[in-house]
Amino acid sequence: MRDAWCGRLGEEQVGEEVRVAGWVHRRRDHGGLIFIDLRDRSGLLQLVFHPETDAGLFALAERLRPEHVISASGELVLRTPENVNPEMATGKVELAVRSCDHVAVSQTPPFPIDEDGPVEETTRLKYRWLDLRREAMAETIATRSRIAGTMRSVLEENDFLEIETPVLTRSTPEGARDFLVPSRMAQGDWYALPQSPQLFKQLLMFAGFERYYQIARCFRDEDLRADRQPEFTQLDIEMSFVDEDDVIAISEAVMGAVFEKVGFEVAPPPWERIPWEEAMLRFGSDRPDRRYGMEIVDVSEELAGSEFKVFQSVLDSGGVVRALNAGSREMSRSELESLNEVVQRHGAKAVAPIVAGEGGWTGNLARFFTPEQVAAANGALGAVDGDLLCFVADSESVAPVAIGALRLELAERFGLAEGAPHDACWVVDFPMFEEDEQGGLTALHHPFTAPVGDLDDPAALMSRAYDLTVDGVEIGGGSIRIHTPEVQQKVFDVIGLPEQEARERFGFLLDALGYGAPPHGGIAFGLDRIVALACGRDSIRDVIAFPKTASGADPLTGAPGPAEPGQLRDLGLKSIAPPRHDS
RNA sequence: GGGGGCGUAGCUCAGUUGGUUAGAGCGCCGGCCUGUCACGCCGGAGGUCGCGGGUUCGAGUCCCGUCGCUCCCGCCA
Repeated sequence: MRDAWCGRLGEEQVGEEVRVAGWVHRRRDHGGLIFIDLRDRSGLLQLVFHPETDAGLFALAERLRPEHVISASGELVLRTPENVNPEMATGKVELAVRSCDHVAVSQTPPFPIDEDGPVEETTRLKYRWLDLRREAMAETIATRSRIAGTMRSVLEENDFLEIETPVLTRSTPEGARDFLVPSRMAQGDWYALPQSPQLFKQLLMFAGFERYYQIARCFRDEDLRADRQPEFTQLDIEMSFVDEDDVIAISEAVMGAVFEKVGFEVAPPPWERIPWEEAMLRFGSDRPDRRYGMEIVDVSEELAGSEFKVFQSVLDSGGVVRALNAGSREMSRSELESLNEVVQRHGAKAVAPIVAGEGGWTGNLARFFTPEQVAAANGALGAVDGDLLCFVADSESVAPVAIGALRLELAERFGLAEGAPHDACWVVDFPMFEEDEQGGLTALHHPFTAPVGDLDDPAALMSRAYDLTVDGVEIGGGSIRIHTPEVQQKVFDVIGLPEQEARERFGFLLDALGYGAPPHGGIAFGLDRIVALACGRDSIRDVIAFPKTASGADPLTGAPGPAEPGQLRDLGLKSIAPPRHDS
């Protein structure tokens, strides 16, 4: 069929007889001369059909249309200097076609394949095999493979073993809803698809493999987002006889190599480690985007005792006032008001904007503050004449997140991240638990994370967890795990898991911990997010070959779809909901 | 579960205050063209304005419902 890649031909092969195969990318028919840009995975090559070569051959060329498949042979010739196309990798040469097989015809594609312009996403997904032919998509899929390959080679070099874990398993709750699969042989019972291989990789440590990794598919039946799919891929790693520094070191080796491989320019590791509390204060997020400043400052003390009742009542009830300096920015009244929506999404009431002026603040809130308060707050914010200051007053849980969202919004509007160098950092020193709505405690990471501190004062416990964040995107997270049954049982107690249920669901883990479990820890990286970051894509759908829409559907296959009545019968199931689709 | 945005030709989009026959670019089809590379020139076809209902003399435009896509909150590493 072929003996050469289109995109790899050049001056070196001039004079050779070559055969190429691929898709008709573009056709330029001059009546007496036809040019075809032929595309294969490697790129494009210009084919020339001369009428004097062969009348039948020329007639064939006239019938070619975009996306037809051909296999063509001829002599690779040098183009004359005035005909060189410098925009094209193979622009110095072309194939003078002597024979050509018309291998397959194509219907007119529903959208252009030869350009990367915008197309309705449903249409792209319905014709995904065509969408994937487009250059930008083909590149991200290739980049994905190179990233996964780099991960594997670094880990193999470091004595890790790739071990597969089950996809049909038992519910291992990390909090998310499970996908369930009915059992035919044990009717009434269900498998769950894994949210992560967490428990299996711990068991592999107990089994003595010491260094494990897996590029694993994970499943979570929750609502989707641009960066969340119902099935997604993790690079899962676990190690024995390690502490935080060991896991972070291998993580930096892997990710450093990945970024270098794909030309994602981030400072080489080691990467800075920021305590969680500091990240929440300065950036209002546990995944700080540090590519720009505009950091958040607590001004509760500076503004305490003011005449501004809104702030004072928040402070009196134990809340905080957080502020950021947006710099010298002109914003209209409606622009400022639109900022309220941003913080309201996160439960805060409003943004209080103030402009720092010569000798005081301006705006209708300025009169509530004494010159001493103004000076103190200006000092904390580094404010100079003309700076726009934004304040958010609320409870200690709401205010940081709300102003953190405001910071991201302002950075987006002002384009602060554009052209800034990429940034990687670790977030460490997480609290072990957080309060849930019922006033109980739930694990911030998961209940297998090793706690630090006094087990009898759970609310004050910290955890041995660490997250890796790049440009404000959390790309990985892990922890040192619990390796004694006593501590594990204690953590189950704290999160209110009744002993019997703990026994039932995690009895095997508690048992296994009693047979000589090594200290161990690990990390999981979100492959989809890493590829998206490396390719500059906003959505992980663009780096997954066959993703789902936001409602969890696949327009190509029609999944999810109905089951045959016989299938349900075999499983001992009855459908209560009427089918949404015809079978 | 909640909120915002979108849905008009194969694709990307325009469509005024509710008013005659719903437009453009690209693509597609036909013709011409021997050095183009987003080839060019001439001509042509192509529409259930997502779907259903309502208001109105009259609806792409207004109202109600519904479906789909998308972003966000909740949820979720």
